[in-house]
Amino acid sequence: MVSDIRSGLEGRRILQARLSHDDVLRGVSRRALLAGLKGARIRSVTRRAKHAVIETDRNRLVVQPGMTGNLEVRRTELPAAERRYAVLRLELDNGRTLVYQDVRRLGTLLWLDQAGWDRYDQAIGPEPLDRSFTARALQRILEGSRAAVKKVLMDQRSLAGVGNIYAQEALFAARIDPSKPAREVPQSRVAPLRRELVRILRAAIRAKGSTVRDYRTGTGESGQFQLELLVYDRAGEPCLRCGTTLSGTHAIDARITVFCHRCQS
DNA sequence: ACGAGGTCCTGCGAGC
DNA sequence: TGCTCGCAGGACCTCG
Repeated sequence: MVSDIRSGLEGRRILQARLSHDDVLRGVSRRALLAGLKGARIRSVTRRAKHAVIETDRNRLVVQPGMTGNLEVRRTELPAAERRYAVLRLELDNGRTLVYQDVRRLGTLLWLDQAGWDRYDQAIGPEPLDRSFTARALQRILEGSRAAVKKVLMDQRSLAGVGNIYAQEALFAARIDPSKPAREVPQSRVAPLRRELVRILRAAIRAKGSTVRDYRTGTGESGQFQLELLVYDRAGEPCLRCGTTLSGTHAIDARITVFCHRCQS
């Protein structure tokens, strides 16, 4: 998402900002956000964890899209059917518009000054795609917790950017039981887990993410990685490795977890 | 330190 | 057909 919009945004000035729902804002008022955005120049657009970070010559706009949010640089008006889902619209000085759409509005928008951003950034764990994310680094994360390994992988404070889908896929690929306490994951499985996490996240980014449900009709592109998911949303279907019926449980953090009780231990 | 459970919001599928 | 109901999702919260 970020790589798609970066070139259309960097260096642009925001002429006008419109917000149609206040309930996505965290820690900033509508008035302050809109006043800050209007007239700001976009310096850079980057990704941190699951968030798009739009740095301006004033504050940073941090977009947490959740599962249903989407950022798009458009040269035309939104189709009428999608207009009601547009949460934030930024008119740029080249005639284009940055649109943040979010059907369910579980996504959030933050407007952070330097100190706020530093605090925010420091509270998030390391990026799995950084060089520094070694098997040893993962080992340290896992051995610090008795919670289920899947929960630890999804906890943004321990590791950045891994959500329900990719945690399940990586644990399946590395043959680890998602409910196993993190500190009990055998050392011999840590390097494979790191490798699979990195492989899956890279592949997902390359495929432009996983479009699991498309809430809107007539949208442009959706991600393609859902075609490569081996366990997610496949409870009751055969394991693609051994044929055993995949199990589905809500027992971990009240989130659906699908795994193969035969392959993953 | 941990699990359990609730909250936000809305589309959708199931059931009547 | 038309209704209600429960569920899904990520981050964050409280409670025990």
